[in-house]
Amino acid sequence: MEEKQELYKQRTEKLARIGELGEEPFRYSYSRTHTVRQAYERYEENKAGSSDTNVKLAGRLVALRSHGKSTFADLKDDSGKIQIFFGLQDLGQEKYEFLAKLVNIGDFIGVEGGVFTTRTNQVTVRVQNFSLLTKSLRPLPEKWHGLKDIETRLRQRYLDLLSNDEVREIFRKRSGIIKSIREFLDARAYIEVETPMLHPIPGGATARPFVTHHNALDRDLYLRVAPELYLKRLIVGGFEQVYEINRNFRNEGLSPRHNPEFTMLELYHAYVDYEYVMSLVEEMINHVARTLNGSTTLTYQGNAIDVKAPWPRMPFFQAIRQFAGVDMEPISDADAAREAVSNLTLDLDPSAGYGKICDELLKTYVRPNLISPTFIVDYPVELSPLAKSKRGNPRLVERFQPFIGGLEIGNAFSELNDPIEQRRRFESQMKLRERGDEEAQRLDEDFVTALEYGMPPAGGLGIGIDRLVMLLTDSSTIKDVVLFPQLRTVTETVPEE
RNA sequence: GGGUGGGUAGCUCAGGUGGCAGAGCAUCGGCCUUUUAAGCCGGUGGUCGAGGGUUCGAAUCCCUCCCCACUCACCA
Repeated sequence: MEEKQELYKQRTEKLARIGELGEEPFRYSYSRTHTVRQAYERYEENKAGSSDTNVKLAGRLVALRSHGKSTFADLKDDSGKIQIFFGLQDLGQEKYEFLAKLVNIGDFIGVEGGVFTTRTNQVTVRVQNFSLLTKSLRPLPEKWHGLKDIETRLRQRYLDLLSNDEVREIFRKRSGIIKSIREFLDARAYIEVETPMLHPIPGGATARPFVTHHNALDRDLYLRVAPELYLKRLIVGGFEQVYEINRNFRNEGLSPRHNPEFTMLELYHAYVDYEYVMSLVEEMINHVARTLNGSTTLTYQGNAIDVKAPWPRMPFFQAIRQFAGVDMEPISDADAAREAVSNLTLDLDPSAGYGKICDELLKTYVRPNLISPTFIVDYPVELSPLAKSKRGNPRLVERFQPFIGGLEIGNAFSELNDPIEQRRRFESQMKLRERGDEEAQRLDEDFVTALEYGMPPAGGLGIGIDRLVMLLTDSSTIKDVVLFPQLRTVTETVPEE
């Protein structure tokens, strides 16, 4: 089917001719001496001393401008793009013919030659010898407009990466962000750990899990929705500062801010509370922003933002009063809560309880307004079954969420370490489950047992890495910061019998 | 799942009052030894998202379906 395509046929014919000439169209290696960027740097250094700069470069041909007996081309590698010059005189008839007849845009080649500047002052490699490294059998996206079609960009991300430099830049930044987080944490004596992805009981977050099946054990397992309960077991086990940067899976809808698999930093630190963790988040985001941009200021979707510490702390109920105009604090049951929000535009599930209604208010009315970094602190206990009660107010928990640019980028609390209270919280979650709330958390007996052995006081933190990357790369959708985001699968249209 | 917009050559896009399916780039052939979106001349390339219907005739009108984007719902 594919083979019928004209361009593909032409390329495979060239492939055959290359073979007949005794050349290998898919080479094993090429020992380059410089990257493209290094070639430019080297040339600049040598210009003063006027010594020759000879280089061997490897990359993909992204443009060809042939003038008969001479040909200009652009060679692109991971570090940049450089013009190369092929002359009949330099290469000889046979080699030049090979270039003209058998090499295409899209092919990988290795070139060897001296660096010079053309009369239009363009730094160029004068090719003395070249090797075809990989023959490309399909045409590249158009050079000028690039690849625009979003569906192709996401389904064939490699094409997006090779034709849109700014896309590669985002993922380079993503790597830098994660690296700087590790640097920051490693420098503070945290150790990085790995905990299971396959959970017998999904826990640690209020979310619907993916289910899978283990054949040998003949039992269902769940892809983790959060590593939280395992990381806390490590705190029980005597580690005092641990973190994990890894994937979580939640069986929920897609949106500009949600991908079913997403990367989360989770961190636990013994003997500290959420106040300490707040400072840690401020410092960490400052460190990451500085490392990435050299500054704590950034622009997100047209808003100038400064992540410089300290960030304001705003109590949950105060935020709702301020942005939604209702006071939920004196209210404690679902009916009264529903009554209180009746004249707001809020779509509520009929089964929504008090906590859920408060959460909805936060998302709808508060979050979009939190552009400069803000901690919302002290959440209602109903929303947070794993957080420790607020000192002096048992209706609240010591929990905070950092918001920047209207994005919820994390979640943290003083960790609940009272096993008896933890069991009660799980039990009230189980009641929500029985009432049909599929996201309510399940009782993890083994986790409660661990707490019964004693978990030191601890602060815990989760940071949504994808959203942080969105913020730092000014991306409006999570699909722009995930290399291979989830898309609907293309279904083959089967003709009817 | 609902609403809106979209899917035409490998890529970027026109066409759309029903009447031979187009351009630029890519590709192939020819000319051309300093171009850089090189240029000039000539070709190839299409299930117009899929299927069905109306019609003498459908890319265009109607129905069903698929995929994408935005948005609402759901959720982190």
